[in-house]
Amino acid sequence: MTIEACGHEDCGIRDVLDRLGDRWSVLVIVTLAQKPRRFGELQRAVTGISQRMLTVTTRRLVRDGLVRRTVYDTVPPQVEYRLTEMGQSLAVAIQSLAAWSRTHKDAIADSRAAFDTAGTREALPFPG
Amino acid sequence: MTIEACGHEDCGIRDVLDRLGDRWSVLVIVTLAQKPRRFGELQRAVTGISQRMLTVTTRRLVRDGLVRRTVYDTVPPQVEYRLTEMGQSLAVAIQSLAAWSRTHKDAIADSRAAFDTAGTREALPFPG
DNA sequence: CGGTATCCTCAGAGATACTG
DNA sequence: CAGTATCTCTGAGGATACCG
Repeated sequence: MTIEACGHEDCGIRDVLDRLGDRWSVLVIVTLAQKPRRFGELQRAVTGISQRMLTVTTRRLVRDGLVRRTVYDTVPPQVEYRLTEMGQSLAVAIQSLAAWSRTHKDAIADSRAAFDTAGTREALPFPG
Repeated sequence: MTIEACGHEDCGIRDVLDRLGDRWSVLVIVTLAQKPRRFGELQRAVTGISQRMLTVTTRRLVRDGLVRRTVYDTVPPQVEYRLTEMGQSLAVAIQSLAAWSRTHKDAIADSRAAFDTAGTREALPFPG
């Protein structure tokens, strides 16, 4: 079940999230938002991503029209990835979400700490 | 590897996405953004979610301080979920992303169609 | 350099049955 | 009604090795 079973008018949300939900797409997007990059460059910038996942992720983004892939027929081969205009507009939306995150980061951490230790015992289902 | 290996200054992004990345959190949030709901109500509203996943998802949201869970000691038992203020502010950010999605939905679909059929054959790695 | 191909693992999530 | 307890399975993603 992906989008079909959403049952929401707001369901357009799923379209974004199926894209943003995976581990790497957003990281690649914000990295490319800084400047266009070559494959290896991109892999170094997005720390921890495997070669395979970078290939998979970039291809998805290209397919969705968020990134443009340009091959320069040089030796050695050179491939440049850059955000399309649409990709850039998404990057903006993402940045605002990142801003939200930074703003509420601490509050979330505090909430979790509180949840995991004290008050929970009375307020929530699992006293164990 | 979750947040640690991000290597990004923008890494606050990961904090949001680990939350938004899963299949149901966002759907629950936007549903609760409409109005507070009881458990069963919520399950009917978020079509397709299993009882277990609703429990898991709501608990995560409560833990993060995005949702407040209120138990009314009635017969039969009654539990109300509602967004906290922080949850509401996140809902706003999400809505803007949803708006982006609706705006670019068609463009994405077109891009995919183009990618999956024609031009790709010359422009991209896998001619098969 | 920028990929592809293969194998493998393990968390996320569904189905089902039971409980205070 | 609002959960909890298992059991299972799928597929996203990691590791590794090879290719044009």
